[in-house]
Amino acid sequence: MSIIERKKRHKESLRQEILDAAREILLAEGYACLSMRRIAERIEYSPTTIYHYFNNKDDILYHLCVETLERQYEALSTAGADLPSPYLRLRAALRAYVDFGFSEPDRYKITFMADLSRYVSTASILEQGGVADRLITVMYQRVHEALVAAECNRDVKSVFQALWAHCHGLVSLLLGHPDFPWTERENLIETGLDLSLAGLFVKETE
Amino acid sequence: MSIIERKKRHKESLRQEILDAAREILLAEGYACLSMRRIAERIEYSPTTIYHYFNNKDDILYHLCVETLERQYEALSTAGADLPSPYLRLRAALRAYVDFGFSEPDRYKITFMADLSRYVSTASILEQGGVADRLITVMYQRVHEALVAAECNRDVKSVFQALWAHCHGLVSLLLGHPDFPWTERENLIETGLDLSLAGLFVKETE
Amino acid sequence: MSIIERKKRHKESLRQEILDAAREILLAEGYACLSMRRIAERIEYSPTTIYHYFNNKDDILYHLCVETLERQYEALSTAGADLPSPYLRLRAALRAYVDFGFSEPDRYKITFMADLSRYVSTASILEQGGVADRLITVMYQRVHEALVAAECNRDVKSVFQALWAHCHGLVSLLLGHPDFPWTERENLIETGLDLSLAGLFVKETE
Amino acid sequence: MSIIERKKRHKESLRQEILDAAREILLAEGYACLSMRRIAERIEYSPTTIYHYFNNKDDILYHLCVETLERQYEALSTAGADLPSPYLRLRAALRAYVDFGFSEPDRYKITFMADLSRYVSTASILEQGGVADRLITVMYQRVHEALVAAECNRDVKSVFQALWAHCHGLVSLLLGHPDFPWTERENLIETGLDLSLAGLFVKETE
DNA sequence: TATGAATGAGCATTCATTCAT
DNA sequence: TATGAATGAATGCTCATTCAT
Repeated sequence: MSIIERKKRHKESLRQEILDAAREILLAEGYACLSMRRIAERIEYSPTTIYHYFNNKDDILYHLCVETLERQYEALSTAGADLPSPYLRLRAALRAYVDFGFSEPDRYKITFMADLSRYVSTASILEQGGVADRLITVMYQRVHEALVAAECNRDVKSVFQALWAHCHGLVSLLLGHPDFPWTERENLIETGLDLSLAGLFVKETE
Repeated sequence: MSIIERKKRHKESLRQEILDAAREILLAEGYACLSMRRIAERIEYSPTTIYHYFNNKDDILYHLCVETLERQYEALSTAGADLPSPYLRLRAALRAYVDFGFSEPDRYKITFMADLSRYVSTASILEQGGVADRLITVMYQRVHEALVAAECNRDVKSVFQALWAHCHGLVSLLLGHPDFPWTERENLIETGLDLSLAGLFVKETE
Repeated sequence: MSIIERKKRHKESLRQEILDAAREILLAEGYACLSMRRIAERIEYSPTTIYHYFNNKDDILYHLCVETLERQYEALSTAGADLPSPYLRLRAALRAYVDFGFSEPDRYKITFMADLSRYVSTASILEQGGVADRLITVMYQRVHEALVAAECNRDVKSVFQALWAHCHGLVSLLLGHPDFPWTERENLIETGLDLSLAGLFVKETE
Repeated sequence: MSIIERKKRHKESLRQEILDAAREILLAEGYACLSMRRIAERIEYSPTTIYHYFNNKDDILYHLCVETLERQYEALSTAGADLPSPYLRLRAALRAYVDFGFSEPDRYKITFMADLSRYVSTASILEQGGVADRLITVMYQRVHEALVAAECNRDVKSVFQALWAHCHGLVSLLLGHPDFPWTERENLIETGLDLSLAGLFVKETE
């Protein structure tokens, strides 16, 4: 029993080591350098061994995405939870989204920017009760609260998606084009959030 | 004379065929599948021939980007130019940006979403007097006008970049994750623009 | 046990086959024709397989050189060791050098005549304790003995290098230009050695 | 008539330009970098044009060899011609041979060290009355004189070939293995010549 | 004479993956 | 479970050369 247990735990740990290695390579050298061989080198096993834990490279990418979403959930769900107003709590969550992107750029890239739709199905990512599902639920709540507080009768879903898009735009544009002459990042992020969120308090435009 | 003319035209057209082929492959199969050989197959010439028209693979990517920017400039610079207010003219330009993305998804993806920063230098794209430069100038003007009209003292550069990011977010998220359960697109776009632009009229947030 | 043994032996032998194939190609068709693909064809394995045995092409060249030096060391270190005079022992070593070149022309060409300096570092060949180092040491001793016996106060190093050059000249010129109307080879070699070695006994020139 | 003449002269000059370009590339970047394309770039004509003047790359190499021999003939035939003794005149010629090798290393390499036997026939190089023939004749004379003066009854042909080999050994070994820890070059050359030539004055060895 | 267009063959190397053990 | 051996396919790119004009 305990031997089986030990083996199982070993199996778990090697599996995690593989994901860690993949992520580290991604972080250190970018997506283009992520190869089975390099993962194998890093974990000091043969490339073949990896295939005992993952079907193929895409499988690893899928689990990397899930892992990213889990970390993102950690970051977002707690961000500013104790702030005094719904507006601030929403803003904190959005800010956390942006910060997450910049603090884990390669994870963000593979999950949200890389065109993995060929390899990773959106459906499997979004399955009910999954981390993406929970993530969206949290954000819905924050948006809902803020809309109520602002007496704004916009559709929660649309507003959430638009705000998400805005945040994604900030992260992805800066990550994707690092050499563009951006204004100071902090300023740009705050301007972006200011503009996005101001809309909640404006009844009519023009 | 006419022979020279014909040859010249052939040369131009083959060059364009190469760009078209590259774009189609990039769109249909992703960057990983874009290779000189595949382009060659598609245009039904030998790989070597491509090198008569472009220095190397990166050169092709560069021209793909420039081509996109030129079309985008066409679309944006004239959009809503005759509208009565600076706000509307700015909004029209942003809307044109988004519409361009959806009407030419392949070109948009390649230029703004694909992670080509390793292959295409931002500097070369942005060189003074180039199309990107002109594009930015046009947008600056529209943003500037709108800020003046709204008596908003925000920095033109920051606002432009934030608005660009918002629009890019909308386009790239929808193009990149087509299977996500988005709200109706028109509604989402307008919501996104509403939110972004409302900020110009709000003096203080919260 | 025996299975492991068999595998190990197979590995050794394939490795040697690769070196043999490389040498044969180099000899038969010149450096320009030595490619991983041709080696692969010759050994009837895929090009990729070669990379399991050698890091890269240069690595193969390096081992080809080392292999030659080992055989040469065998030949030179024992040549005429029991002859009665230092002069004769030195002459025997030089003669063995020349004979080695003619008896293993392919190996000699690769190591001493092919312009591999771009691909094989002299430093790595000469590393202390390596076969080249031992080879030089042996020759130094023979030269030293002979100089002492002849009461010649020339520098050992210079004399060794000059004598080496003379012998190399004989071998390389004859191997490199086989169609030139050379005098009878035995005669030429002996004349060459006579001339070279006579200098040891002449106190002043002219 | 004069038009034909002018054209002919132009043809001659472009032909020479090609050889010059080839030699310069060889000199500046080594044999591996000599390609038709690079020659074409250098003379600012299309690669195709070269084929009007030379059948192929080998043909260029052949003419480069002949050119080298001509320059070598210049250098050797006049070297030390006014020196007072046959010995010194021979020594001067040998020294000139060595110096030529070091002063024009790439020319020397392609002519004497590169394995061009596949592309350039020795026979065509050696044809009677050709420059190689004249070169050999000059050297024979110097060797003959020196042998007579030294009352040495060795065969002229053997001695010439042996001395040539010695000199070639010095040049080729140093050029081919530039990173070897050679003794100071001047010293090595003089030692080499001392040893080689001393033999002429020694009646019996050992 | 000179060229632009085009090509087929070749290069070293890396990749994800399979298979027998 | 883990591996060593092996592979087929692919990569960007350069080459000498041919051909029609």
